[in-house]
Amino acid sequence: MSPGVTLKTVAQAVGVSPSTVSNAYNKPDQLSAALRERILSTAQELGYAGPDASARALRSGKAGAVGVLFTDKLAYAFSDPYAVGFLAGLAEVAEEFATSLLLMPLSSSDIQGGTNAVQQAAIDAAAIFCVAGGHPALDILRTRGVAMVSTDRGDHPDLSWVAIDEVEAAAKLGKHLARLGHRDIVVLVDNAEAAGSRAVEMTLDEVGYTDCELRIRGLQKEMPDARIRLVSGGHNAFSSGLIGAEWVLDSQDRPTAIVGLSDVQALGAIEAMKARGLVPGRDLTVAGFDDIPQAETAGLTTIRQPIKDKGRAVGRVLLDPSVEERQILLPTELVVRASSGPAPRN
Amino acid sequence: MSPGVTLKTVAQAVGVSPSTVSNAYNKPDQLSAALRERILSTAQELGYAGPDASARALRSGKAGAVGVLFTDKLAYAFSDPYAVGFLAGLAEVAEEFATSLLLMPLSSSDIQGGTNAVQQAAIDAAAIFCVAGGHPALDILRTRGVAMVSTDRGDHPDLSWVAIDEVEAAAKLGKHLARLGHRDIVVLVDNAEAAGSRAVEMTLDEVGYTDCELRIRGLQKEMPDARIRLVSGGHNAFSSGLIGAEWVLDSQDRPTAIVGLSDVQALGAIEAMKARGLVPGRDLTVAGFDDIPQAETAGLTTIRQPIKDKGRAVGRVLLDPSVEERQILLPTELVVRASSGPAPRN
DNA sequence: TCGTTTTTCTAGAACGATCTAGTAGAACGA
DNA sequence: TCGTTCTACTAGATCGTTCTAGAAAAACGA
Repeated sequence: MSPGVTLKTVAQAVGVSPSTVSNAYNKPDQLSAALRERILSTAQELGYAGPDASARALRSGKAGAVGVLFTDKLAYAFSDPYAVGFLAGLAEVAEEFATSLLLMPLSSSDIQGGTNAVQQAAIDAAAIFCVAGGHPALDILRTRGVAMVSTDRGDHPDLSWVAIDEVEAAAKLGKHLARLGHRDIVVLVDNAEAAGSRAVEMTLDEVGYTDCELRIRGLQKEMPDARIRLVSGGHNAFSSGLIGAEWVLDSQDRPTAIVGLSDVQALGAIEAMKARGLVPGRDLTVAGFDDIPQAETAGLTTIRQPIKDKGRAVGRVLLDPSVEERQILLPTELVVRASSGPAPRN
Repeated sequence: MSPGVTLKTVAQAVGVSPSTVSNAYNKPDQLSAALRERILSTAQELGYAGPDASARALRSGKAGAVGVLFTDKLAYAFSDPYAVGFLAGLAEVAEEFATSLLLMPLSSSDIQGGTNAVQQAAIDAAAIFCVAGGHPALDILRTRGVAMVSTDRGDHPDLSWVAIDEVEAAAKLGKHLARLGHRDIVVLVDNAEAAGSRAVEMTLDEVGYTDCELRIRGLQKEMPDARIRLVSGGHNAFSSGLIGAEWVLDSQDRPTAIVGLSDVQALGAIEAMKARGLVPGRDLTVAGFDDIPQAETAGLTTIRQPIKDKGRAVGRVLLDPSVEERQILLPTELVVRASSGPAPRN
């Protein structure tokens, strides 16, 4: 932009008041079409690219952007098609409301730096994507007064969220596995702490994410007398599932079923099986969560949740004033595919 | 935030001037530690969450955010680990400079709506990720005077970019294939237009993206007498590669090699081969571009480009004033793996 | 002890738009 | 012709900061 070309400059050039130029951009029906045309064309001549975003944001109190809060490193967050699907749904609604998305990754290690972005960002609202309820960043946002919608159900009744019934969803899978006769399963869980390429066995208390914990409880509910072990190969990712499953498969004490708390992890487990000449559903049952597109290709039994709808719903609750609901529960569905089969008798 | 709590409110409560409160947040060495402490604590009591982002942006002329421009739908953009890697590198640098990333997807169909976000967004600079040179959104940004760095080399000498030598990179692969005796190849190309699940054959003129075109030219350069056909299964994605390759493999006229212009497409091709009992590198050669993490797992021959470095470099050019270069060429490397082998003689 | 530098703080003007309230003139109905 | 409504436009305050200059007080050097 030619330096220093503002609304005022244009107004003077045309010979009208700044308000009128502003209206030419924002309220076309407030002035005659002829004048509007004249204003817009002189604006173009002067190299004026429309009202300044910061000034508009300040005066009108609308930033024109919503923040998206992530736990973990960005690369991990996006390596899961689940996150991508969510974002796509959210972006769809955001676009509809002429709003942009502000990425706000929270590196768990560097809280200071991470929360900094949270303090500085000019946003009207924020989508909280799989961030634990007690995270300090949430307090900052609350103090700042930005509306928040989480993808996890909170305990407080005045919290906004769009989520699924994690326990019920996992219970469906648990029932399915129980019917197939499985009584010895390993659950692959996300664990940001466990760095490196080694698998570790965990206890339920060590599981950091609420939704993971709820899913495990859901499984336990329908499989009360099964042995359920928790194993993590690291962050939520294909490679972690691979690592975790390798460790399980190479151990002396193989389960009859492996459940990934996300499809990407389950797919990693399938990969590990294939590398060992094992057939999912026959030699060992594998199941996942989310039903990402690749799950169908791989024939993975999983719990489907409407990923994109979740993003869309979060967007609507955040941006659409006509949406009254603050708490939306989305349906889930057990999708049985080839990767699950009866437990071998022995 | 308690409504109406501003710098001024805090200043009055403490009994100092607004400037001093501002300094407490931004220039700690401009006031005594004791006073700063007093200001910060009363601010907390009053529920003041720090300087308003919009006001700060207006006054200081810095938005504290850079835009990231995408062609295509967001979901497609992120389904490629290449995009994710780029973004991760960019985010790394952005975090270093306390800057956030503003996602600005451009739906190719709805230019009006898409460019709208481009006009509204409060950003200091923009990363142009795989957007064709002539896109209207770029003109808008230019008029607005925001600095831009593209991931494609432009023709104008005053353009900023961080890129690879596409022709040279593709030529390396072409040479490799030529040496292996391949003279009949199919290139899987990205094609936003081709919707649905059917593969189409294309001409070089129909290829929309500059980088794709350059890669094809690079292949042709080293394989002057080979038959090179272009096939697209849709957007740049695993599924498109799958669809395109299925069509090719099921046709009467199989090539001896399939080249995906991105690894995700090449991986789709491998999937299609496996489903038909074909072994990559033995029955048919498959090669890709980018060297995403999965390429190694799959044993895919590909052209490696430093994905994350690209994001980092774009970030530096955008944000680090001490970086002088405006045009950075990154190195590429041919990575030979099991998926490429000699062409069968006949 | 007196000027000079340094530290610490302040007054008041921007930044570039939008909003509220209101005015001048045209159009209208009787 | 007169009062009323509507249309088209404007003046001036305001959003919440940060910045530029500068002033008062404290510290310093000789």
